[in-house]
Amino acid sequence: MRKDLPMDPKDYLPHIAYDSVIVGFSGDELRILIMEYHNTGLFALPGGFVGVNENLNDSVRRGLEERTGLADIYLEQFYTFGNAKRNKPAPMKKILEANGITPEDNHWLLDRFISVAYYALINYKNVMPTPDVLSDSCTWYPIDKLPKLIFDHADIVTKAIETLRDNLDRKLVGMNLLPKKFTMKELQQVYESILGTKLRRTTFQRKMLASDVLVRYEKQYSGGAHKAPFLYSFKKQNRVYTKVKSMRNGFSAGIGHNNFFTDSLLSKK
Amino acid sequence: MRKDLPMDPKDYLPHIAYDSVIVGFSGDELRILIMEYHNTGLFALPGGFVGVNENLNDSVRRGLEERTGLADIYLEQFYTFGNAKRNKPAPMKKILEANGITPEDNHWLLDRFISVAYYALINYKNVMPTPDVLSDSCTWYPIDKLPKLIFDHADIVTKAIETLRDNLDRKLVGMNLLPKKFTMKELQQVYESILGTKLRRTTFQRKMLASDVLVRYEKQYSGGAHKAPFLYSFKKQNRVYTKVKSMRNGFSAGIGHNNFFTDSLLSKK
DNA sequence: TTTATATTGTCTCAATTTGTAACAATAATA
DNA sequence: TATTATTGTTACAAATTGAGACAATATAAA
Repeated sequence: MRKDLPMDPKDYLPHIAYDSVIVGFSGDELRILIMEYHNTGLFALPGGFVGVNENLNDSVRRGLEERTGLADIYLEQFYTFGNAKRNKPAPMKKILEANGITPEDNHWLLDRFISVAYYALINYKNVMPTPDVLSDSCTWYPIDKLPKLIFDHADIVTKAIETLRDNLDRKLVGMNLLPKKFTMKELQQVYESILGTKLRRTTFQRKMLASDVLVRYEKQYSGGAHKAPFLYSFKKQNRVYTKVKSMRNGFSAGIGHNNFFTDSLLSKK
Repeated sequence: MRKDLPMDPKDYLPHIAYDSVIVGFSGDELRILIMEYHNTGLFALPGGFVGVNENLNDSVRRGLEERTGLADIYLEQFYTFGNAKRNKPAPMKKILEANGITPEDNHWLLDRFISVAYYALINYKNVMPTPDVLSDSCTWYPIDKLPKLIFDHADIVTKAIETLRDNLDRKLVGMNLLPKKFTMKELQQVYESILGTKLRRTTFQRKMLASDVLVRYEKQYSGGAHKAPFLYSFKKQNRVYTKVKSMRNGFSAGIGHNNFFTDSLLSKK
């Protein structure tokens, strides 16, 4: 939804939308940004439309910046949802009517839409979500306590988390969910939140340090009644938007214990 | 492109297309199906459009069946290409004119298109590609010897192979590129073709057998001047279209040697 | 028929990585 | 000053992988 309501159908590609699953880490759990449209009781992922002359990825980046005020966010396209019946006209009609628009039955926003879905990773603390003109609120919800969402948005969230988990070791997940400097425990909590399981502390630390992607700083005096942890940051070579080739040498994505690691088969002959 | 040329714009969603990277394994290398449009010298991936009431995935499956004659093909959506300038009107105009259509400048096929890209894995030997009415030929090309392709189709192929490589251990790659029964060597060749490297024979065999996804059959007398290899097939539990959950316990996707395997960190406490 | 050859399947053992627990260091609290 | 929780590191056993050796054997060559 753009702010220049009502939108002119000539400005946007028909039948094409995007939705974004904006993921933040609150210190102990993953949260997702959900919009509530006013006077409707309807909850949805923040989404939008593609300008007629706008690159798809640019339109998503623009929409994200409008909603969160943040630029340079880590964004990843993960799936395009294209079922013919995925969006129903009724909820959209309700949203438009709640905003003083009485759409005719052939209004372009009531048509079928294909939605390209993205997930975004951001440092929760840096963001002050502000609802746009269509929305009452723009709120962080823990992933296991989401309200009922319109259309197939619940499926979109599920697939986003699944993809995030699959990509955990290959993409810049921790880097984008945490502040610049963080403790090893915080990094481990990010991994545990995404995987949904506990990890072994000593092995996690050992392998993270061995993977050579972290820089260690002076200790942090956290105020806890115990030894102070070091602070770490990711090495600069791992840039935002860049798929980490170098991490491919240090990470892998499987879950299990009987592992078939293709990497260990590389012949040296 | 459908066979019912000329296509009625009312039958399809405007601005939305799909393209498919159809991958086959010829015994020693990967090949991709490329169409040549007659009287144009233009080469392209087989693609098509989405019916107004058709699910996106169904339209791709329909198009694939029309081109290869095969149903129940393993299909995976991997990216949606949405740059505003990704398709140029000139080549499309040339294709239409070569088929006796003189499109006006506002013809819907000359508009901007977003393309949802899929890769398909098929057993090369089972397929008899047949060109449709628009095309002169429909030919398997080795991935390193592709002709110059229209639009951004070369990028689409590159991204398809990249995705295939990333998914190698998590998806049903070997199962869908090989015949029902195959030798361990053939399976290894599939892996090597996709990864673009050689793998160690003994370790490959050891881990494949340990992974418990194969069934072994009687030996194959292949005609070679050496010991006959066993034949194998994949266990039935691994169904087409199903992401192999069980393989997650046996496979992982990294490449390298200093591996950070999240799976090995799962806490038992 | 016998020998040679290439490939296959398995095994061995060293090298490396991981699982598990122990332990010292230490910042705040009692 | 003693206590407590957490952190960083180490040690050693267990498991996995790297690298090569070797026997088995289906065909070709002699």
